[in-house]
Amino acid sequence: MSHPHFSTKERILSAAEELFARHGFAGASLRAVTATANVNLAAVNYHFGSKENLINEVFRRRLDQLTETRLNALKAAKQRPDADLENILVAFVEPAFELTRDHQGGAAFMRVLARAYAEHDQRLRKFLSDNYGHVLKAFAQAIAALMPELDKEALYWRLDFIAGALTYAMSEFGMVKRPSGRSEDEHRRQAAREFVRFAVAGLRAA
Amino acid sequence: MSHPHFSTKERILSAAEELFARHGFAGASLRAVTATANVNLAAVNYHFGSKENLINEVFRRRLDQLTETRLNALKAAKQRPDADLENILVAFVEPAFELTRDHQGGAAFMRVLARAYAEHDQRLRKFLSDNYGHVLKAFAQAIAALMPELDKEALYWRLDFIAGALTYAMSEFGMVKRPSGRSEDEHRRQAAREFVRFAVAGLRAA
DNA sequence: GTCTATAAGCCGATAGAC
DNA sequence: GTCTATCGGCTTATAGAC
Repeated sequence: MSHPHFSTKERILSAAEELFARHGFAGASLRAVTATANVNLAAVNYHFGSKENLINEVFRRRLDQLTETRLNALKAAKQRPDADLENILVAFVEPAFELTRDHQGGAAFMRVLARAYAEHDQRLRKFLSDNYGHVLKAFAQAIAALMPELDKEALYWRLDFIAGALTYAMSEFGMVKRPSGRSEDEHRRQAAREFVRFAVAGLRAA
Repeated sequence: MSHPHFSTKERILSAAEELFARHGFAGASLRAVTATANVNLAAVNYHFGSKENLINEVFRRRLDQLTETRLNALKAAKQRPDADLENILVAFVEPAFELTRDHQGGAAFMRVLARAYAEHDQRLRKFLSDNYGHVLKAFAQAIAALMPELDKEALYWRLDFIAGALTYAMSEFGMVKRPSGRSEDEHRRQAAREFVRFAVAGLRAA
């Protein structure tokens, strides 16, 4: 074993995450995954049953934690007496940028998420909507409560645009070279700040 | 032949477009493509040489025309003495929405484009940037000229967000059910209008 | 839990007849 | 330009030894 601290299962998940990000779900074979993870080919079926289920578990591992962080941040933001749009958006956006900090696959996961977004595969979408749809709903409600004058249809258009912008921005993140002379952490903070400013302005469009 | 009006080459392109949109580049096999197009398997290699080149040609067929329409619209917008941000964005956005009008694959193509966006494949990106990079550059310059007070870095962030939002919005377009009692055309116009309003506000963020 | 070996089938690409 | 047939290689998944 080349990574004695991680179980076979975890190493398969990490290798799958990295390869799905790079080559897509269909483009990354289980053979490539198990070779990268330094485990036997049969291990993936033993631990996950099938490739489709492995894909689901790649999402579950990160989204469970991301979801919890986001909902906690949303709750905290709503409790502030002066809560505004920016607070709500920060609660949604910052945990995602934060995920790209650990150098153990968070950035790769964001690219996987962008792939899932582009995939219109019904089974994958059902899995994501069944398990994580309530998070988007909670944020949409919090934003709607702060913008009672905006009609529902316009709000949904704008939330859709914001979701698309964030997904693609996050998936590019870490792949484009940052301006030299700036730390990776400062670059990340800057990106989150720019994004929230952009999204707030878009939501408030005349 | 089931579509006597279209050449074998065109039918392969249309089938590939549809299947790439649905299953991705790796997920759609040449066998599936040729079966859908009702042509022989060997025809794809005869006409396109390889799968990779077929992918490129799927892009070329639509982007050559989209590019021309956009650049003409940009030129017309810039010539107006009262040209503003909205005019420029309309010149970029409307031709894309317009492409989803014909029921011959334009909407599918937009989903293919979203896939390409999510793919970070170097060869595909090089092909797109070599052949169509100048269009984005022309629009970026036109916008920059109208926003001299905005620093370059902030501008690039915002253009990136807008590109992501548009890509995603276009790829969802035609897949989500529109409000009943509204014509498809009206729905499309509404979407373009909402998008431009959102993007202009985002660009002008304080 | 991890391994080897293999089943059963799909893949892209091509050779060569018509 | 279109066809059949096929090559060599890859795929997911599993059976069964250890």
